[in-house]
Amino acid sequence: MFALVDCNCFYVSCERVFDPSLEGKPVVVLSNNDGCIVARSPEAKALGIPMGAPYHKYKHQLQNAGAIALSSNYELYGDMSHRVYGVLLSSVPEVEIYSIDECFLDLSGFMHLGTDGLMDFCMRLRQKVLKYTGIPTGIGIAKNKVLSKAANHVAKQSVSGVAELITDELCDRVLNNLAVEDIWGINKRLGLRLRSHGIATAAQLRDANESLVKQIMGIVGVRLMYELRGVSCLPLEAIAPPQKNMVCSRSFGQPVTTMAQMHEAIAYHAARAAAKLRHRELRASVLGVFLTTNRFQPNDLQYSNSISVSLPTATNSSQVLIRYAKLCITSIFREGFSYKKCGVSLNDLSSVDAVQLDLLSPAVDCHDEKLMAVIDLLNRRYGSGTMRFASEGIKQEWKMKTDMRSPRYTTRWDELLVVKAN
DNA sequence: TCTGGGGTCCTAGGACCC
DNA sequence: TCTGGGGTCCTAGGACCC
Repeated sequence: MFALVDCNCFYVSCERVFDPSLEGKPVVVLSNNDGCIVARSPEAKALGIPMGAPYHKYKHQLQNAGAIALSSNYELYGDMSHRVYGVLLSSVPEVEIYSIDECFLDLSGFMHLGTDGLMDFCMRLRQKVLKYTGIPTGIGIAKNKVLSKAANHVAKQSVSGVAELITDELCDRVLNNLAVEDIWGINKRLGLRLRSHGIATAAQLRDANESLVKQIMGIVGVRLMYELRGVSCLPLEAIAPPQKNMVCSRSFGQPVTTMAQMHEAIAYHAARAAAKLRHRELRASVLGVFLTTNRFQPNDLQYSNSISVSLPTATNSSQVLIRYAKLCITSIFREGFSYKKCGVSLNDLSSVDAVQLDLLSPAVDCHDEKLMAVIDLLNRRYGSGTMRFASEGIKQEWKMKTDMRSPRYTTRWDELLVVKAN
């Protein structure tokens, strides 16, 4: 038995914990560069603001409605996510953290409670999370992951915030009313293809012909179909599988046209990627870079390209990764374009304690490792960016703007919430 | 004017091996 | 004249998730 816990409009909820004046008002949280709307309060959803929409298209409508738009504050959201999962782990031993705001619980150890008992348990769990963190959640209970996602769908519309899809009759009723695009793993595109074959609801996919489903969606679709039938095909992954790839990229705050600026930006991303590798105790054996112009400006000259190289030895050294990233970007940079974005990707990641050395390549540079450790320590203690490489640039004019970000209340001493008492 | 960032998995096809 | 069968590995592209 599984439960899916999903934080309600998570980023907005995080903001509301520290600024209760946002309660009851339409609030949206924006993506990096204040580009897209990535979280909406129920009041904002009621205004008809779609998920993922470009902010500039709805800016006026939001302003007229007295809505509040905030830049994203990932440091705060990440920390709040940690706190929510801490509460859940204190009550349920097997938890799979699926994303920043969603996790699966393995409830197989609680079956003796019965359906009503499971509902009661989850309602109390929900109350506990709310009390300890201030974050409201919805919980869906069912026999497998796909059905618990569907149950969560129902939970969000219920008063209690908890719903189960355990009994067959209930399951049948809900799946008959669940559009095929609302199933976990089916997007608009696949939804359209399924609909063209007469499959429009979750119940119809559940009852569809297996070879037809395989033909349309491949093995992924067949697994989905079995999950809808109540068979569990997707196991709970309490231990996260090792990460395989990593990307660090950003749109520019203003267009980049010169090689010098591009070098700065790519060095910055490479350094960020390297620090992320070290934090996760990983090394990379392949480095890639990419750059692109603004595809939303069809009148501009368009160009995008990417390239990747195998590194002589797997590494997480900022110096080494910056050097290769700059070499790579030089080889694909073309004059005469207005660039919108660039980034670094690292592939073939491996754990730091399992690096295959090359007989003919230089050994891991211990001097470099000590230097990186000092840089990481300083940046952790005094804030990221305290110590960085000169090649990342000083002014960094290409950097994006985040003008509407709330304070990082829980992770920075100088941004702690101030409470004034009479 | 302004359109995110970071991931995963699967598949088909090509290159290559014996 | 007749031109196999059975593999593996890699990569690009497509699909999805939050």
